[in-house]
Amino acid sequence: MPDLLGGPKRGPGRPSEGVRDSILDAALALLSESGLARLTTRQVASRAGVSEASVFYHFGDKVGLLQAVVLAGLEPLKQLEPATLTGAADRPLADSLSEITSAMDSFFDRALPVVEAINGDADLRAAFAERLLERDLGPHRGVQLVDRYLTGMKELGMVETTADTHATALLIVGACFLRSWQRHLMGNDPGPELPGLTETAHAVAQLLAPRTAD
Amino acid sequence: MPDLLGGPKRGPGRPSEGVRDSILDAALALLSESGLARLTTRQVASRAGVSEASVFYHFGDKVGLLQAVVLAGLEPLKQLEPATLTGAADRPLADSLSEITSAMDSFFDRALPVVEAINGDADLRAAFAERLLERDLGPHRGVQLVDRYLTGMKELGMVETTADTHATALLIVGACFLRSWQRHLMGNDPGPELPGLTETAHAVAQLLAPRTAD
DNA sequence: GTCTATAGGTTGATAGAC
DNA sequence: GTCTATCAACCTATAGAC
Repeated sequence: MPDLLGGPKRGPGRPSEGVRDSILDAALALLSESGLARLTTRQVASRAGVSEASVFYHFGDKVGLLQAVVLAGLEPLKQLEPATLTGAADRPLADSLSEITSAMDSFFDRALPVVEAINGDADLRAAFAERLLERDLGPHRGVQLVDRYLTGMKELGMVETTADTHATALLIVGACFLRSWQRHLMGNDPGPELPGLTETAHAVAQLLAPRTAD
Repeated sequence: MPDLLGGPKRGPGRPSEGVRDSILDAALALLSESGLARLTTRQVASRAGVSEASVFYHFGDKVGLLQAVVLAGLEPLKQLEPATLTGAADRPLADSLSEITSAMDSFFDRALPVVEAINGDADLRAAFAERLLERDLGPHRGVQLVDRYLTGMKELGMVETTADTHATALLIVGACFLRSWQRHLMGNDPGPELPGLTETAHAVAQLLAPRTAD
């Protein structure tokens, strides 16, 4: 590849393996900022600084490219996996919840652009959904995660024993998701705002507080 | 240029103008089942049983058509407006909440296909968002609605006075939204399920119950 | 592995008859 | 108002040189 003049940033900060990754990055960027409907192999190649033929060489066809992009866009999910989510008895519930909601928030922010773009094509969406299924990914994982955390806190006596942790987990994840989704939809001008993350976390903490000896 | 939403008023009862509506219906259907990326003026015309030229005659260009479709797809929002949401003191909180969540659920189910399709194109999304802004529509409206309901219930003594109704409303709407969104994404094969609507409604009702005299 | 050049098909949009 | 016929532009994908 002839990157003679101050070519592709391949310095210390970008250990990019070459053309293949450039194409992936370009596709990811275009997908996020222009949407699926405007994504053409030509534009991807142009943005990546490579020829269009290279796109087909590396990914077979356009669908192959998009699937690869989706997988790349799914990466941030791994950062949501940590088992560090087990609560501690000496921290206020609201603090832990704030951290959790904050982590989910930034995860959604990164994942939504890709997922929403994929959502524009029925076939791609189906392929994507299948991929999620076989990896056992999807929104339910976030709910599971929070559910497990809440159950742990319940055993520590920091959550009302009669509380439905599973449903509560859905409430929490749903709130984060809706906030992210609205931000994604509204772009620059957020319009009327929804309740903040910390406010919501505190509200949940209060609702979940044990009812013993009020 | 043809008017977008207001009817053509062709004659007293406006029974005519079959073509325009056929086009709108066809576009709406195609958008829902195949996504934006696969929506071509040719397919719309074919499905509507009219010529392609008619599409351009009525809507100017493709963007005009899509904007009209979005407006049409936004219609179901009006069904979520009713002020009948004021709670009664003689009904269990869980029952009212189940009704509310159920209504939101079916609203999202109808609105999501269009909104998600629009989401696939950055320009359309921006135009759509602007439209939402000037009409003061969007997710925050649902939150407002539920918030108002909860506040009413609080005044009736059926909800704990210290509860944050605004944040709680976000939790409820978010849960409904996430459930709908997952269903939309996963299609036929829902995969691992999230907590059900009624279960969630009951959980919220329990969390919100007044703490007096336990 | 990457390029240039191009084939073959689709798209959005227009012109003009009726 | 609706149609048929058509165009120029664009798209995906392939062939072949290097």
